[in-house]
Amino acid sequence: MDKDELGGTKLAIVLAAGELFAEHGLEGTSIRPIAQKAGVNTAAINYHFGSKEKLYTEVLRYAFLHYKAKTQVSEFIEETKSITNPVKIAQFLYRFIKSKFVSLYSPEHPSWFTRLILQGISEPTSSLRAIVEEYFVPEMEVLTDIIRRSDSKMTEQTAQLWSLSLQSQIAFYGLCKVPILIYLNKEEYDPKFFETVAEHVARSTITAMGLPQPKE
Amino acid sequence: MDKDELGGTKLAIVLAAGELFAEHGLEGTSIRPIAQKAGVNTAAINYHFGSKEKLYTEVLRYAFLHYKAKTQVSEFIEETKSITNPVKIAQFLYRFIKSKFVSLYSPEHPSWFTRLILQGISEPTSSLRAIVEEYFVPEMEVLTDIIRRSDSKMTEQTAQLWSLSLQSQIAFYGLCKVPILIYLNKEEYDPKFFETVAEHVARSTITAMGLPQPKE
DNA sequence: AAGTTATTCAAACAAACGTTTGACACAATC
DNA sequence: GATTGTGTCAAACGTTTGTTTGAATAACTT
Repeated sequence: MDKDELGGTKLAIVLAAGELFAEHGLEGTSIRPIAQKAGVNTAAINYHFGSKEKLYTEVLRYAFLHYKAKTQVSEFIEETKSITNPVKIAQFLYRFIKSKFVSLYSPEHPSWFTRLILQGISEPTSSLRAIVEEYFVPEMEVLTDIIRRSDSKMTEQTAQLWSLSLQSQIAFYGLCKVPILIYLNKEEYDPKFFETVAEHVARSTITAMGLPQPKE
Repeated sequence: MDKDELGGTKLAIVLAAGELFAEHGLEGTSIRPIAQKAGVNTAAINYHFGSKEKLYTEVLRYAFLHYKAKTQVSEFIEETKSITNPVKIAQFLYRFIKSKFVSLYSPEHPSWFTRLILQGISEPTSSLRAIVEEYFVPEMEVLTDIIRRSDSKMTEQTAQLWSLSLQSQIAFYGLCKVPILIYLNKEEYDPKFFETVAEHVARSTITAMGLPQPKE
């Protein structure tokens, strides 16, 4: 058996569990529905993963890994790492925000992906800290660093606040999907809705920061 | 027995349940720990509330009610309802944001209050819709209306996006407390932290909207 | 004070939980 | 072809779950 890849049965379990965990949470999801959805025996879960808790950790890791892979942020993070030019930084922020919305909310990859990631971030399980430190914190630190360099007088704390403002506006639509849909009086997010949102978040943040608006 | 007020035993149960629900969620909290914390018998919960689910609804309602009472927003919402003067609107937004942060994150009232409210908003339980429609939507609609009136050319959708941006930045610190604390490398939010955050959110939003900055 | 209602309690309930077992099937290895 | 290791399965494990019961107590009414 591979160490990193997931083969037939294991993958089926992870996918089924992901969907159910995302919908009902860790405590709210039982082993038996997972096994049934995956088309395997109940014992297979403990055989392959050891326990329900460890399966949950594995599902979280799988979701984060594939989310990370889908996000093409990393590539143009490298280009911007040591830039101080405000124009370039504004362009980076614009692209960063847009691509985050796409990678989180694009209808292509399963919707449980997003819900699980955001739920995993918001619910303090024991699996959380490791994954937060592995995926969330590094991205935040890079983002903060770039923002801080856009203005030589900006303090570290201010840069952190900008980063948090950005992440909050991006995550909110997944975290509070139900109330937002009720408020907007819709059944489901429109396919093009997030283009508008991303544009709004990007433009307003760049304006608020006093940076020049990118053209594209 | 009163219809609206909660007497001795019922109140004790609600308070104990609130704390535990906030920490472990609906599914993650058992009846027995609640009863023990409240100092009552297990059967008392079903006797007074009918079921665990109904207790949860009652706890949510209690939390929202007391949150609503603590928020003095309603009083100066009335003053601003039909105002179109941008200066006044900017002042309203400034006060609105500040008071929301205070009412949500002030260390005075129990911390499970906030967690439960935000968790109740983010987790789609059956109790949620009624409470969202009763508390969240009306506030959002008033806020949206005021924002829309700050600029005669602003569309309804844009006003909605501003409202969502605001609410997201306010709610985020409760929703994602754990990752944020890890990111900030702190054990707990500093007492004065939210003054800084509120100031930043208010100022940046007002700037981004192109409204004049209030002095105070 | 007697009678009635409301509340509390220990105990027990069936159902569901995560996990373990041991028999069975199927490869690969020798 | 016997042996070994891996994976699957139905069944059962001991707990824990939310809920109910029936007797005992407290509170209130007349």
